[in-house]
Amino acid sequence: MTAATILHADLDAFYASVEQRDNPALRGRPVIVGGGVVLAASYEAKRFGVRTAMGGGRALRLCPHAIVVPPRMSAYSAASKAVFEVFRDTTPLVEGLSIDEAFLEVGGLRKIAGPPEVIAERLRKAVLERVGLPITVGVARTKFLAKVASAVAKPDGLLVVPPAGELEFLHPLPVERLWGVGKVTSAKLRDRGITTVGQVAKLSESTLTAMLGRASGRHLHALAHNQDPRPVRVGRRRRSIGAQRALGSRPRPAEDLEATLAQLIDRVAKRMRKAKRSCRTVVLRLRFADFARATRSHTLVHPTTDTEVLLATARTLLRTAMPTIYDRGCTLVGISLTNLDDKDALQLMLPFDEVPPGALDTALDDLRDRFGTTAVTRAVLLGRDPGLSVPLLPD
DNA sequence: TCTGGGGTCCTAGGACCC
DNA sequence: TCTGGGGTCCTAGGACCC
Repeated sequence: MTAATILHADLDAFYASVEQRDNPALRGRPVIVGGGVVLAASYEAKRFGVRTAMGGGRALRLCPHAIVVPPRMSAYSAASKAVFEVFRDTTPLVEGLSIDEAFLEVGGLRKIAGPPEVIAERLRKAVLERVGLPITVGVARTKFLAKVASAVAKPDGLLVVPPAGELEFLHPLPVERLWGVGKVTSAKLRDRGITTVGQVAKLSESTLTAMLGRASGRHLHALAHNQDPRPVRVGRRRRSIGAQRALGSRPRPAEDLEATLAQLIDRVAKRMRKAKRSCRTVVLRLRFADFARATRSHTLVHPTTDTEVLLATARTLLRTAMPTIYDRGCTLVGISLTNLDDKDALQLMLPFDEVPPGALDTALDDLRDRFGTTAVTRAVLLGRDPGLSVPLLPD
């Protein structure tokens, strides 16, 4: 049997810990980061039942003496960077999962750095000394078990699941510990009297897929049988970039929505260009007063990085969705850019409603001047109507 | 109890092509 | 004139995660 060589490292109550680190007056006291909604709660606050994503009002009723602080995203992202440096000093095989957790493969380091449990303990110490934050590490043979182990060991802990003790560890756990089991799936399982991972393991794959759909069924069947062959992967690329804004419950005039949309597009377009990516699909997300959601998307013929093109596309999507908004009152607007790729799409905007004769040739000449004749391999005319495009050069 | 902001992946139907 | 099977892409919605 192979050894347990995957670490799952997970910072404890990340945002709240950063606040306690930076302000000694908060140490040892219940801290809530966020306002309307709890973004993070210190363990002192969690003891009173405060949870992430809980409404602020309810959180304060549970824990009236909690100290509420506004989020400082730049401090958290700096802390995250520092912690990931410690990760990469430990092993080159780091797969980040979010701002505060990662998988580390340490199997090849035994001779130079010792066995995984020793590396894990050293990692915890290094994060505390170099960044000043508590971190929990789970060690196991698979990603899934390592993640479960760190969840069980929280806070400020270390737990190794030895290969010989995997099923003993796994099967008594509640089904909610399985990756991919949320509210809906757990309710479906509990309706049938299934509350532990061990009980899931007794069901056939066909029973599970009939209950939960093909992918979920297979996934859960595999996890419950302790099958998780996924390796730690380095350098996974983001598949979408997005931003959203809640607007409150008051109905908004259309101009407000358009203005918010323009700000969102500007933000995501800048982030996309900074990441040296382009996109082909724009997704508009809306939420309504009754918390129902809707999405509208449009895929362009060619990738773009141009704010104007993205904004024109988003505006068209918004106008298409308008009747729905007026009927129901829109409380959130969001934009996602997907279908990301790396190609540089360079666009020249011609600010004419009707393109005058000769303007296109001039624009093409301009592109050739700036980038050299051979650099211009494709040119298209994009209309204001998203999706309308006419090739000017043969592809 | 009243719900933020950032993501990932899956499903299902329809259009279109061979 | 009526017709199969397989594949890809797009759109919309939904579950889930931190």
